Amino acid sequence: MTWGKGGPRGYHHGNLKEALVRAALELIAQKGPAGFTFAEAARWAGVSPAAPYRHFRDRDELLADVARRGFERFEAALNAAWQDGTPDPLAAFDRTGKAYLDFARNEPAYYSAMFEAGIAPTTSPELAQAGERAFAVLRRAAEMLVATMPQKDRPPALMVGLHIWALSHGVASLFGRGDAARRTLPMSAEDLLEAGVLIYLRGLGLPAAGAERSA
Amino acid sequence: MTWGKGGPRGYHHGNLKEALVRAALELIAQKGPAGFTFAEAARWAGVSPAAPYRHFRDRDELLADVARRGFERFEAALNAAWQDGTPDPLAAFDRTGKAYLDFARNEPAYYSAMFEAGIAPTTSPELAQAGERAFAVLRRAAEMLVATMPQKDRPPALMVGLHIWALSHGVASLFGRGDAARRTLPMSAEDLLEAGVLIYLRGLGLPAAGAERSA
DNA sequence: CGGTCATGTAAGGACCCTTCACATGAGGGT
DNA sequence: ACCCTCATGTGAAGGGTCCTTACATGACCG
Repeated sequence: MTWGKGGPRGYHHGNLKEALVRAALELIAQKGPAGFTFAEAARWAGVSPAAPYRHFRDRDELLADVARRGFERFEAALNAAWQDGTPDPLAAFDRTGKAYLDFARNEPAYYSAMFEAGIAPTTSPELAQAGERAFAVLRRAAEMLVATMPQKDRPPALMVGLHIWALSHGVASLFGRGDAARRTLPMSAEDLLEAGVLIYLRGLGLPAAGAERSA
Repeated sequence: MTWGKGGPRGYHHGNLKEALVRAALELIAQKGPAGFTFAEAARWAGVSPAAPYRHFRDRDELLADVARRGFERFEAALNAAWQDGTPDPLAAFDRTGKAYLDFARNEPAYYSAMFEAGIAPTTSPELAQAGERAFAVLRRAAEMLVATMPQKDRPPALMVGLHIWALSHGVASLFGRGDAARRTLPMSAEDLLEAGVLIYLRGLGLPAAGAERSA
């Protein structure tokens, strides 16, 4: 039986693993991935400092689990935005870029654990797989987008996916979050990313990507 | 008088501040920005744990100083690559993108301190200024590049600079370093970034950006 | 009802950060 | 040339946090 977040705290707490993950997210959100300790997560969950060791070998394994869950949510968010490329791949691509930023902004703790915590993808196979699956959404989107182009001009879909990922991550990482690391901008991060993606797609030769600009 | 790295260690060490910065860089390179302590830097420099307090108020101030120096070197590296846009802005832009990646790869400790250490730019005015100056190189490059376009089609140079910065940072951050955080790629990070920049510039309408795809 | 094992606890050792009083020697003023 | 001053480094100690090893509890199963 799994309890909800307000469940009764049994002698054995019942669902300490979940509580630890939530504690880690809370602490990462407050103080960044560096300023979070195993013992403090235990304290936040109301158990002794040694209890977490029954569920995670060490701090890194907890972080890796948080990152894995983050990638799973991330994949779901991107998929929900992509919606199989409907109504058309270009509009869906635009939505997906926004979803990327939304995730970075609304789930900064997950995002930090995924990309900024210094966790090697090789920490656990599950983590690597989750990351692969999240990127696979972008890759499939790029494939469908590229398929709308004349065959002789098609760029490699993998490369397109990587470019979009890099641009999205760069914008999110440099300008996306509202916290201290943010730099002042004359435009919103969303608009910046959308404009960048459109310019990039126009550079690929997508006819619909910049129609309003080509006088 | 300033000693080189192998200088004689006087009773007062002579240039402890520099030694601490080098120690910080070494430790960051080895264990990431998180796994580095004030006391360990002192040990690495061969002094007592209290000595660093004569030069830096706390650990964050040391990190901020490392980041500031990193931004200064970064600015110099970008400027050296840009070379006032010679022989033509497009080729110079390409060089600058490569210089960005080279810096991230060859100076991972500086890069970590600058972008991944969680140091707020507001920690010190000098840090913020150094960051501004580094970006100013990209901004000026974008301005010169944009100036080669027909006036009615010119995009905002600031936006272009931000796009290039975001793309470069994204590539460097996700695929740039050879360490554990790297993901396997079918192409080098340099080629990925170069291709992305060219596609982007072509999307801006730069006439020369499409044809040349040479190594 | 009793055994076994997962789960949580308690105490101990280690490290780190920071601060104090004190030691050292480089450099300036005379 | 000499002494004084002050920046720089030392040593030790307090306070705190963290990580880990030996022990206790009770949930589940035959």
